[in-house]
Amino acid sequence: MTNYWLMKSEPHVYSFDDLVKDGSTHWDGVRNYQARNFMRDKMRIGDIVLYYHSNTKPPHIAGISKICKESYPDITQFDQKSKYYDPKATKEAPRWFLIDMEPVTKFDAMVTLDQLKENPALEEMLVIKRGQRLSVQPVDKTHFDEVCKMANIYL
DNA sequence: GCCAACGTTGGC
DNA sequence: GCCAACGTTGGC
Repeated sequence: MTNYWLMKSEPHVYSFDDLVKDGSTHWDGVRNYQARNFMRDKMRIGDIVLYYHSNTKPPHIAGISKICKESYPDITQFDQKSKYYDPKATKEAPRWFLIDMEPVTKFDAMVTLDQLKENPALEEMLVIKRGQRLSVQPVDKTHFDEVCKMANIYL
């Protein structure tokens, strides 16, 4: 069965348009255990992702992507030159994992964080909660459907 | 650029 | 295993 997720990216680092241009991407650089666990243990091929742009004005969901490769070690953890290098990780016991995703649909009009907050049906959605910093979050299907409705997208 | 809200680290 | 210090995230 399909799971639904929200994943954050800073658009000046890697935007939804970059993903469209590339066709698919390795979601490297996640260094939070909870986010890693979701990617490593829960994400399956075909899972659907709300692609969220953080640290931009206004913060918003830009489109939908999907998981096209299940978890495997993030090689940047072994690369001393990478800012994601982790000296405690070894190839025998990798610490960080990632997935690959590919674009599905770009929203014609972005769905902003303010719009999400204004929608009573999304009251319980994690991303609108204060202090919620997790960059990989599970999303209820009902919330996912509501966001699609707001974006006039019908998959 | 500020700073609240976290998550991680390391001394004890 | 506690918790202070530190680092990061991300909205504002």
